[in-house]
Amino acid sequence: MQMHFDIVPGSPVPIYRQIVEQLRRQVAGGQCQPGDELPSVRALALQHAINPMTVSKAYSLLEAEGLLERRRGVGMAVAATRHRTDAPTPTQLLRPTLREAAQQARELGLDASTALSLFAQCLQDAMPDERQDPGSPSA
Amino acid sequence: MQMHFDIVPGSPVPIYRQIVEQLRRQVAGGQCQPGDELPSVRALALQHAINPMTVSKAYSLLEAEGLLERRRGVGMAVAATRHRTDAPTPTQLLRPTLREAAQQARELGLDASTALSLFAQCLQDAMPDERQDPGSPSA
Amino acid sequence: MQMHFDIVPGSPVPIYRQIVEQLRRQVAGGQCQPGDELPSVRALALQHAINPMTVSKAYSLLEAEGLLERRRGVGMAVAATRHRTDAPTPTQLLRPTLREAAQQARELGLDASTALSLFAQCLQDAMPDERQDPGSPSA
Amino acid sequence: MQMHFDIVPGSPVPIYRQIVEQLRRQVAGGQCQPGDELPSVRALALQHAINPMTVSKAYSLLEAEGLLERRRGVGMAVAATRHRTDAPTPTQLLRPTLREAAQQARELGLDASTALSLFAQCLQDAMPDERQDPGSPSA
DNA sequence: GTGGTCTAGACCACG
DNA sequence: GTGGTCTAGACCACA
Repeated sequence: MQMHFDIVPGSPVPIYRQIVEQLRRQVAGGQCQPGDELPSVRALALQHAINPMTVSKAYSLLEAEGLLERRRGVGMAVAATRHRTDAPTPTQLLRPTLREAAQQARELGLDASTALSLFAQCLQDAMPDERQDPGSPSA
Repeated sequence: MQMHFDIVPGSPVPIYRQIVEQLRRQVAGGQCQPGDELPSVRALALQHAINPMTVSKAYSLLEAEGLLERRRGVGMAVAATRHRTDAPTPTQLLRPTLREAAQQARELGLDASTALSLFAQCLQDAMPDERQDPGSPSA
Repeated sequence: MQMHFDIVPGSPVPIYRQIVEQLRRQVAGGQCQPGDELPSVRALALQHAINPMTVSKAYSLLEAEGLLERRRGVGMAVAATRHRTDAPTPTQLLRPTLREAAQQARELGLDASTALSLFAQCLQDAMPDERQDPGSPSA
Repeated sequence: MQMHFDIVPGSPVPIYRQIVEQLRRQVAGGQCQPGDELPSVRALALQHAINPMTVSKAYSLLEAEGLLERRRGVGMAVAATRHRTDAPTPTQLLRPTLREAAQQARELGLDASTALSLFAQCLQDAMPDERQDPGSPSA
């Protein structure tokens, strides 16, 4: 599968962190399988018109985390699962964001049902082609 | 109503921004009415053991935004709505966070129903006492 | 074009505000084009012998206003017009000052023609080299 | 003649200063004659819903300046001219404001004729009933 | 009492 | 290199 990253240069979240977190999620969700190769630092940098050092920093963090492994002369690839002792599940990764959203909803005086239906809209927008595919395990 | 702020000193989001965003939401949600007076810079700084300038920075930004107005010699108060060009609704303020969450859910390979039920849990945790009176949950 | 600021340290108008207002006017007047880079915080602070935080405060306000945008690792630049909700015209920015002056003239019992000729003098003093090329008066 | 003040509580210029400067101008322009009595501190404060201390501060400054004199048991009145050695003329008082406006016009890239016609508009708005009354001497 | 401004200096995050 | 954040402390302006 071809690795893909959504990079938003103007975002408040730093670029290297966008890369790190997106890859974490894709691995946790099974979109990336062990052995999948990543685009080279230079290629990714060129593609998104960002600094190669930024890409390199992201890759290094992911390698230190055990999610990526460096293959001499070839590039980076998704590491085998055994290298990662603590593989977070998709729900573990999503929960902090949702907790923050729930807290905001409370401060905004919204009730739960309003917030839920708003989230349902956003989910539809984000997954236009989803049917009832239970492809990934919900921990 | 007595103004209240949840300050998390170690958070990645800067303190002054926590204040700014919480007050934005409280105003949008109607928890703060125009004319409500805010705690003084010094009081809020003492209460949370932070530097007065940090509080002052938050207040100044909110004043520049038109959400607060300075009453010289008295303090700051929530500004009348007419001073604000665009009064965002609670829904408008929550949507970006939920969109981000939906995007993450997609990257994690979670389906919509899983994400929704996870969010429902978070909402219950955030609003422990909500029943059919969403107006003023007494802490 | 090289960005330039006239800073008067002893003025009743605070330094950070001098920067903010001058840049607002230069942008409104087209002296600054979108994409133009600003002097770095440290450089401007050194040049005028003021504290970097003072410059930073001005830049931050202008960014919050949508007039400037941060380019991480590079510096600040004049933002594209679309980032600004309302781009005030030079006339709109000058009118409040002139209204104030007219009000003062009235209180002083001066008639319109006297006030106008006085203003004409001031304009000549302020624009010594203006002829029929209002576009780029070379200093 | 009945003394009148335009007080704008939300203005950036402090209230006491609004009073001081308006009276300076009215005296310089001859709108106030020596002997004219001022409203009492309490009356002015009540009328504009401001703090009596603010009015008092303004009156004290004007007394120190020699523009007002305190009449025991009666109140303040415009002082005789002989108490003021340096009576500024109307044009002297207006020029700083116009110089500032001219400077702003330059920064805005406006040419002199545009600025002048804009000022002419403002003058008309400020003096709706003026004909060709040369009542006050232009120094 | 209120907030505002500025300074000096430290430390961090980003590219 | 860039800007951001926070602190500590001083001094001022306003009501």
